[in-house]
Amino acid sequence: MANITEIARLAKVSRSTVSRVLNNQPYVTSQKKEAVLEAIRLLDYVPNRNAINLSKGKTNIIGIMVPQINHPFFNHLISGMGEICADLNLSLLVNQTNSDPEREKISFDQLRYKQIDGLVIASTVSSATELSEINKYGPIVSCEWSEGDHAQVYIDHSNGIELVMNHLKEKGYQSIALCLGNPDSGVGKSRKSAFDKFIDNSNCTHSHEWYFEKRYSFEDGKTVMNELYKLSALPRAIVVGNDYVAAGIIHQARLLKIRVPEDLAVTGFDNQSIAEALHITTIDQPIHQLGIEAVKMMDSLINHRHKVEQNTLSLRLIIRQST
Amino acid sequence: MANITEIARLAKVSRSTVSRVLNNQPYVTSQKKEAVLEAIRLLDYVPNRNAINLSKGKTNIIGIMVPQINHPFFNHLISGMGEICADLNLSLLVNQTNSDPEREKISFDQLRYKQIDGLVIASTVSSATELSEINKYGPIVSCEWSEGDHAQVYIDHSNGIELVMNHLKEKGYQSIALCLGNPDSGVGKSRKSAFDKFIDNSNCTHSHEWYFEKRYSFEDGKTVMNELYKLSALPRAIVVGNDYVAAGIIHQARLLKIRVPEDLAVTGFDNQSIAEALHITTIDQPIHQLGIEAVKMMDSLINHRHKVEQNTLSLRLIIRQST
DNA sequence: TTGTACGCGTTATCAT
DNA sequence: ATGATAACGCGTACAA
Repeated sequence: MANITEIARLAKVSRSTVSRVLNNQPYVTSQKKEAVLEAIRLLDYVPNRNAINLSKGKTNIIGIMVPQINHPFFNHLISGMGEICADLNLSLLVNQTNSDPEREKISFDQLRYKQIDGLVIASTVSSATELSEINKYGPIVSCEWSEGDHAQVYIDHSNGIELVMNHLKEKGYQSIALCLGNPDSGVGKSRKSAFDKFIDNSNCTHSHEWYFEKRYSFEDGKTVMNELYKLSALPRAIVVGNDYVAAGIIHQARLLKIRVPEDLAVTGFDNQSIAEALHITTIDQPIHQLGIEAVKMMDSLINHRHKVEQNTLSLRLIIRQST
Repeated sequence: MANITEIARLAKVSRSTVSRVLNNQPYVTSQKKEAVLEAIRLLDYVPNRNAINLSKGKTNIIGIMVPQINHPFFNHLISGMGEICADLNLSLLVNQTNSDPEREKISFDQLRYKQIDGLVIASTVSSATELSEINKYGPIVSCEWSEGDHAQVYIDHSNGIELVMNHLKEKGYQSIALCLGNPDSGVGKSRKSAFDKFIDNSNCTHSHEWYFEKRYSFEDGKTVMNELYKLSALPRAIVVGNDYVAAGIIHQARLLKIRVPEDLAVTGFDNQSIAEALHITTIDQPIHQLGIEAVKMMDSLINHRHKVEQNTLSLRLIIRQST
């Protein structure tokens, strides 16, 4: 198709002048400017991004690396990034890795090959050493805590337990059970320790019979409720690390004629749509905001407005009818 | 950083030879090849994608335009596309438009500016005329039915009702109720007409009292069940256009001591996670497959292996315990 | 098998 | 204010 040279020829000016018009630069008479614009219209000219990218050494594209696109967390994250990217005139190159190191390498290479100006990492299986190696080629922002000297913005997970516990305490629930997923994950550990710490520092009570772990599904929730039901002493509330498990507990409680929240208060985690459907008090992660902050930080890094930095976001308690 | 020229100098060969090594082309002695590879290692050379793109007139990036990233349908679609893209060595540039024409223009321009080799459209507010205008600049594949001469691959919606109705009939449910969302939408209309057609052509019965519309939420489902309960005659089954509404119906049925499916069979739509959690028979859209087919078609168009074509995908019935 | 020379389309520098 | 010319980094006919 038509390029800048043909425009110049038709408008009887130099390519430099065409470029100036294209980039709204000063020092071009309105007369010539008109001629150029006319030629552009006549030849149906469109600029070639690849040439611009090569010449400027910049693409205005940032990469985002996620294990799965089809997952509520990463989904919200990318969506938030998409919004702010539109505002900042950036494009988003998405790479779904399935946590495969080979697939992660694709994003790293895109950064090295200058196909993207920066890389946002939602979650990675690569080591901190590898990351700092890649970081030499271009800016990296991680959305989960990790070792290394790259920029980071992440959610303060221990904060979530504190929010629900305080809420339950204020509501007057004195005896509290806990139900978690994987107790060995980073999130699981920080939740457990935050719970223990709260119990120690309050007049609320807990019992080892009231602790459940490795519970992930709606079915698991029904089982938990049945197990609780068999105990001699029931807690007044149960803190659950997952909305689906919480939903299962509530479902089964209803069948057992246990009123929620009068007999047993239940809290979930993550504010999934099922929590809204069943009116479950839960914790909302500011994932959308996380995406926005990550892109803002990336934009700063690309344009050297700030040094590498770190940022944490707080969680949000959503009070519904289950407490 | 190091470029091809420096490699050539260090390896004492021409830039062409370096390029040949880089692209695994024949006609280069293993001796010189080694020298080049050594130089590449020494100078920590990485190729520059923008230069390659400019030279080849191709980026190996395809664009995907969606109204929202954070939406189960588009979410699955992008995920499916991501998988096949990795296999085909393509990258995915995602544009979240919020159904704003201005934001849609971004994708169109990316195609015109040769920033992407092709554009997949999940859903658009632009007219068929606009699309065929853009289609001149590069291949377009639409994932929803639309006028125009561009390639299309989409899901056969009327097929969904047929699948559940046949299933209910085979199971022996003779009297069937219907509960839809927006009756004026394209999907709503095709579902209603498919339902009516089935009733006419079978020995199943229906009554106007058993028809509900504009029901979207879990709460709405509970209301529907209460309304059904007041009727003199109850249907043996109810076909519902949304999993959350179906979940609400089942929830309320349990409270009213109506057994599911013994007294009332319930089917949902879309195979959301709540349908799995509550064991609801539902219809699964092959969205993942839709994404894969769209990218395959795009790949064919880019490499001129096929002419512009059209393709429809069938839905899938998932039988669970609610029928 | 290897090297030369030019093209890809644009921006940036430096004269004038 | 305008224009020639050199980058940007790589691919590729064509010649040798």
